[in-house]
Amino acid sequence: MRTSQFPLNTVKETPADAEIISHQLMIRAGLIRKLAAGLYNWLPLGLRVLRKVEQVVREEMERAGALEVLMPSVQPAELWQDSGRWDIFGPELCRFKDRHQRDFCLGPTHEEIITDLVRNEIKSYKQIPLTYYQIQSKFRDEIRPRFGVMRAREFLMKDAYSFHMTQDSLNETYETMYGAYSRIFERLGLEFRAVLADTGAIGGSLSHEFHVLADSGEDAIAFSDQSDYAANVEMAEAKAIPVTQDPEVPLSTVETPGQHSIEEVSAFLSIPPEKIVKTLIVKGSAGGVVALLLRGDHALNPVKASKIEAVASPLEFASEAEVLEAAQCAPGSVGPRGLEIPIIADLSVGSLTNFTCGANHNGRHFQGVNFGRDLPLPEMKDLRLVTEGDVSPDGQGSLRIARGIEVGHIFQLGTKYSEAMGATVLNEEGKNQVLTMGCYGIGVSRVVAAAIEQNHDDKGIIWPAALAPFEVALTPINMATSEALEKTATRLYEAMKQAGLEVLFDDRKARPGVMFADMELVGIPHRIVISDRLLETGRAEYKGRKDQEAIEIAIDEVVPFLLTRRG
RNA sequence: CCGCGUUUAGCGCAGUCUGGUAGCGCAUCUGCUUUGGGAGCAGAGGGUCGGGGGUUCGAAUCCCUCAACGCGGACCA
Repeated sequence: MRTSQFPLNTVKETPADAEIISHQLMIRAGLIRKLAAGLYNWLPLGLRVLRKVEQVVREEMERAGALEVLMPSVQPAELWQDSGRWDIFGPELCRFKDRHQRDFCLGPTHEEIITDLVRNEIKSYKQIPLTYYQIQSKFRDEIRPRFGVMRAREFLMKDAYSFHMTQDSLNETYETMYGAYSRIFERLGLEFRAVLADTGAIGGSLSHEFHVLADSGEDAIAFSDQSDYAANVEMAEAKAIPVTQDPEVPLSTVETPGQHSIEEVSAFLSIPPEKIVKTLIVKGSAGGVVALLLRGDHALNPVKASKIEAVASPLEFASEAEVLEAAQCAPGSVGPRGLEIPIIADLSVGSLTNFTCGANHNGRHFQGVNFGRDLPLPEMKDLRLVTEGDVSPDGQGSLRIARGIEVGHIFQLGTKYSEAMGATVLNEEGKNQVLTMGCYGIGVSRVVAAAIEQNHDDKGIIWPAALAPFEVALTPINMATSEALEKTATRLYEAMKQAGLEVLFDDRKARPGVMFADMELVGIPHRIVISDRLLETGRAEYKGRKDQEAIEIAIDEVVPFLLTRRG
């Protein structure tokens, strides 16, 4: 491609509304343009990158035995009413009526459609197991789209759905998909982790998220420094902390006027936060309130808390009035001793001795508190968010916390949709049997942004080989004034194309600085410079996008050299 | 959805407080010059000042209203 026929649309200035680096660079490099909040045009350069992702995804889906289909992005309401999700989905489901006043929506996902397709087309166990996939635009009317295509309202997604007669068969395909996903992100050159995920409201038994590691990621993930264990922090199990056997000290009461938060009490009494018990009052599942105890330096994990039977789901904190009623004091002075509501303690609280806690009296705390002696040992559960340095749940190594961008999610759906929508086939006994399902998503457009978050410098994007819109930038200097140079450049350009290299030939009448800056911003992995000066020695200059220094090579060696360098 | 903020040329912004009919930088186009890291000179084009209503002799500027966009929160494969 020649730049005279493939405009680059780069911009020097950083757009005011782009916060994260990938968004800024995608605008500046001319990959995307915003149409409205959460809606983007993909320019030719950006689309080439998107297609690269699609290509890798398609190849690996085919290898995994999945078959490509294409389903409409507009979907009839009846199917969503079938599954029950028409009423459950909130305003992020974009609904509208057609000219006949029939209800439709823009598909945020395609479980209903694929289940309908399969229940109509697949009649026999002999056609099972079966996996369909598609690459299609989704629309979710996000409350607050942000970060460019990272969290857009319309985005491109690969979604796959598998259908099975048995759980074993589902497990097998799930494993295959897990492997396919790992291959995809490896081939794309991304540093990623597969992590155990919360199955959440969707249900099902097993779920993994695939995260690209990046500081700007919206999710926190925990992983062991010595084993394969990795989980979303919401899911990561916190182990009990061994008992420290200090000799018991007597219980005492201390005045702490105006000291409410753990930090305040800690500073006021000169006690480390890990020796203070934090008492949180939350709403109970059967009305009333429940007290949750945590070590002062630990944070509550709302996902774990809301899974406890006695605690209301979703988790909701008690109002100040409810706290006053339960403890006769304000939230900053609540403690478990003498509290007459259900109490659940985090595992790490149970091993504390001589701790400090609120005395259920405004401006007053207890010190030297011990379970067994001063109050009964409460029911204990895993309640807290894991922190850096915690023991890994598998017992191997300690946990580290990193931020990640969720680019893929696989989970075992079970019979949630097939049951609700009557997706059955005849089994070997000639009886109707409900299909078991799995589903597997990849945020294709999000992968592009995630790749940039992980691969950039102050000059611009540094594409991994598999994603680069072009492999080579051919930049002749002052070609307009040198016929000899133009001849050589054209010859090289044709030779590169012959060799199957994707080359962007900068034939603009631009100054060298402009060409270099553009090619670096756009992130093309390899650059070949030729000039009259170099021509005299029969050499060209090569520089990789990540290289500090350029090297000179014979012009005749350029194509073979590039072929050895390509990823 | 709540709170705060923004909206003036393709992009980034000034002008608004104190009303007098719009400006800067970049980008674009033309010409000259220059040519190994986003050049220089000269010239040109481009704006219903987010929409509507009001006050005023006169509104980008003051008032009312609607909208879009952004940030924080809550929410969310």
